[in-house]
Amino acid sequence: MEGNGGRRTASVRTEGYRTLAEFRHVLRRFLAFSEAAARTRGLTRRQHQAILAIRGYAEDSSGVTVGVLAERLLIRHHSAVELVDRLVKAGLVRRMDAKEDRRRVNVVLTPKAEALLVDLSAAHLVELRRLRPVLVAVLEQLDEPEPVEDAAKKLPGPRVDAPGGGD
Amino acid sequence: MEGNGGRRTASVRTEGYRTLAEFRHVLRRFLAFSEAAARTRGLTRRQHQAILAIRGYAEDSSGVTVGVLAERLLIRHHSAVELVDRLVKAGLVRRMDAKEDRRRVNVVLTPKAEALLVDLSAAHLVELRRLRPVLVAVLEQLDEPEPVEDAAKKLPGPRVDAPGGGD
DNA sequence: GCAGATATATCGCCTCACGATATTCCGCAA
DNA sequence: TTGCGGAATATCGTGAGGCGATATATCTGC
Repeated sequence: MEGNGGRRTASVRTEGYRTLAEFRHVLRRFLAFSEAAARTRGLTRRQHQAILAIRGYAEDSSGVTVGVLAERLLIRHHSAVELVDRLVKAGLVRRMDAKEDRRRVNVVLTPKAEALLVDLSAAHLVELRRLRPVLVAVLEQLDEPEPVEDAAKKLPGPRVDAPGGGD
Repeated sequence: MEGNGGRRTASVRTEGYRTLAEFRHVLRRFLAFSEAAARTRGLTRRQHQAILAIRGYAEDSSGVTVGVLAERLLIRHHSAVELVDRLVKAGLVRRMDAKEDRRRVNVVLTPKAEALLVDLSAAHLVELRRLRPVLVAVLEQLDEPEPVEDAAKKLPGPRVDAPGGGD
């Protein structure tokens, strides 16, 4: 696709690789932070994402169905089932049979999950604000593929990098 | 931390959850796209990330060591070893003993990986440019936690959403 | 040559996702 | 009422991918 005729592809390659690699690196930094933040509180990254999605998208306090959760997390419904299994085992959610349609199961947060989420969200908001300028800088390189100064290294503030070792 | 004294935390919560959930959702959209793009070409998301990192950070054509790869991917070195194992089995990289230090192993891309990377990078650059305004919009909500219009739904262009089913 | 550091590899375990399949329940038709 | 298709949830087996603990080989300093 994109038959732009010329030999331009070759030059795009080298710069584009760098930009893409940098972008992925910044993403991994955020995900590593998130992983570490979750682990120090006794849950996995996926479990955190799940309770965040439930809290962020539940209309009232009746929670969301397994299907809706799968939809928001962009995973298959049976993958969501297994995730909910682990969440229940971790004491983070309860299954509540919906009365209007007994095929459905509403997943609701426990007080424990609510409390953890307050803590985790505050930490994530701080980290996101910290990471934002770096992220924006990398995204801007998509237009001008100029040589990169490894923007990910110019982060202000304290490092919160450790992937899994921080436990 | 952030002892702002008041009962402000409660209001930050509801808006912040939404913003965080939206941000994660956009990230997952990108990762789902990446996953699908990789899978249609016969490799996993991690394998793609790995060869991108190798290509993006190798000084010359001698590749990078397992340790450097682990560092860039923010994983443990022995996790990188296993990743390289799978990459070798998939015919994407070769192991090359470094002559100056025989503990080290240089991981170099095969022509197959190079070719796949050209294709994948082009697709990812397009997708990233498409996703950028949404990402920037969500990041801006970090300052003004105003009600969100579900910015992720205002994407221009064609949807390339399907996680694993789009094969 | 030996001790400690460094780089890679191996082992067992866990999370997480998938496809294929099963089960239960709803809605609708005959 | 019964019967059938579709929807929602659950179960099973498999594989990627990550970790900690540990092993092995190699380099470096003494």
